[in-house]
Amino acid sequence: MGKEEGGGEIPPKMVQSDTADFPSKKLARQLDFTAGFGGVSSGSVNLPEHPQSTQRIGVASPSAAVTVQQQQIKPPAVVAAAVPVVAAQHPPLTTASTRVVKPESPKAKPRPNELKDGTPKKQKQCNCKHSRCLKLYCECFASGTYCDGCNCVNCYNNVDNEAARRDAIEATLERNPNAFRPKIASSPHGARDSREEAGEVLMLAKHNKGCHCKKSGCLKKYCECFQANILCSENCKCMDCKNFEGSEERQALFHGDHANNMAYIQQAANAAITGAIGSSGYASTPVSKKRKVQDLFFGSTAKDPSVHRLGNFPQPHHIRASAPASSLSSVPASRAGTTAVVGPSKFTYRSLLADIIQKQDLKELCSVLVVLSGEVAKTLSDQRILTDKRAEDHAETSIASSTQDRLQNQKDSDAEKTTADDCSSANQADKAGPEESSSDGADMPKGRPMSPGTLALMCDEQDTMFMASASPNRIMGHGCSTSSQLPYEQGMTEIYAEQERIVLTKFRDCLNRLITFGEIKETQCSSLARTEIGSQRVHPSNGTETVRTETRNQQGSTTNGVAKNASPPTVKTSPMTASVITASNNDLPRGPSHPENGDAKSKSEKTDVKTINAADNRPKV
DNA sequence: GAGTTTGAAACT
DNA sequence: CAGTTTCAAACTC
Repeated sequence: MGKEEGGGEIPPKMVQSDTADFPSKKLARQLDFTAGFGGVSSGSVNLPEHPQSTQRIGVASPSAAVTVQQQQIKPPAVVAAAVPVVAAQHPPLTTASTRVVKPESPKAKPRPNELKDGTPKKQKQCNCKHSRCLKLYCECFASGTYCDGCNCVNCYNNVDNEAARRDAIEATLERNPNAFRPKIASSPHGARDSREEAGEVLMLAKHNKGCHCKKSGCLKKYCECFQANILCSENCKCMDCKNFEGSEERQALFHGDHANNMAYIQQAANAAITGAIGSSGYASTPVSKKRKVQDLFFGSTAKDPSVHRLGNFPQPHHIRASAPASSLSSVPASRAGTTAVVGPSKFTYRSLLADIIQKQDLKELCSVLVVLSGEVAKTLSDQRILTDKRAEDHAETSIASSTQDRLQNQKDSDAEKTTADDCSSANQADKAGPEESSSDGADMPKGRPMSPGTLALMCDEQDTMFMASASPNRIMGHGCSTSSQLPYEQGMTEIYAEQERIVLTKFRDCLNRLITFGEIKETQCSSLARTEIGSQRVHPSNGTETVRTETRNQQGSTTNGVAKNASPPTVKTSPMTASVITASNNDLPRGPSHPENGDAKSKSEKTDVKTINAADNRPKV
């Protein structure tokens, strides 16, 4: 094909259709950036003129340097109108909601048109020389924007050449009706958690066409997926892909304090691509080269996935072999279903916790917590009964006791008795008859036995009410007596608070345990990678995480110690329930048996929640 | 900043 | 549809 050399030269085809330089015939087809992408199609998005909007087609930002404005813009939001607009209507009516900005890597080093923090200050500038900015090579054109302040040569992507531009658009659409649509389809799951961050995000969006990278490992901006900060998907046809969830190479790019250092990222990427590292994207260059040489020598190249992948990236394979699929895996089903060694880029990767968390575990956890709550309440009630009776007896037999004391003791005693009875009956509500539930609450189911779960929920809500208002006259304990008295309420409050404290504590322990297992697994995989590589790199993030793990791990096992020996996936009892069960057996009765919770006595739910949050101050689980 | 690499787009 | 060429961005030095 004739080369479209610049300098105003117009390629044969163009000249042809250009007769009048891009005749504006049959311009019925309009740019539609969204149709077919889960969105509301619009029909018509005019080419945005000079978008200075910060909206991007890309997805969630991976780095802290990325502003919220750079966050993904969902295709449906890009366009509004459903009526096709003829290209002749250009210049486009650009509104804030219809602007489409070229995708740009959030982590790209600041360009002249960007602020230091990555916030786009202005539209990206192209440097086209031979395409006249009328082909998709041109980012401006591809994104549907006019060139403005670009460094392009012989640019036709401007108002002055509207006709030519229109024709080019039409030609492009002729070739590919989706040419101007966003390449990144957002996930049906919608919004992501704000806590998601670089390298740890479950990239739910995916490239519609997928990339076809061969040499970049999909860890460089050559890769459209990587550039858009999304994971490669089943749509991709890339080779030796390392841009998938759980990829240590990928994680290496984003973890650590260097996550925002582009040079660092690239160095890590290079190391990863050459196959020298696992999560050790920080391996020295010599190592990388050495590995590369070895690969070549042994014929294990990127084109031999069965060899390269197995040797170079044990994690997915390892994980996969160790556990069945989990519904909690974030891997797209289509991709997840692919075997690790099947085809290029079709590596299956799963969450580190995929093997740990099972549905039944959650159910079991809930059940255990409920039972635990009940036992706590019962235990406390019994203790109170004994204590109060003793006090009462003592008071009655004490000649020296004053009248006031006696009265007070009597009062307390009655209240506690009531409390105890109440709780007992409540805890056995499913056994007791409905007649015991003389609730005055409209939302209290009358005449129906309540499940432990219901009771637990009610307890929780009532506690909330308790905390919210100091009103002395309202809390029905487990749907029992309506004639509450202050001492009674206090007693109940204490019991409820204790219940919550213990339940929350156990739940926290559970989460911590879960985290620990995840970290153990991560460490395990890293160890495998390191062993294979022979590298003794110290993962910057691992170091800190290990410390955290040891702090959290109240069972006494440290990450380092377990990493090589323990096999989390083979644990019979789920870490979640095991934690609770153990806890319930050990420190059920009462007390600040947990070091981290020693000061949590009778504190409110809010306090406990804070404690949990503080203890679990980490980016992800 | 020049040269190289890369992969999408364009083309055959 | 596969292979090749063109192109501009990304990257390296």
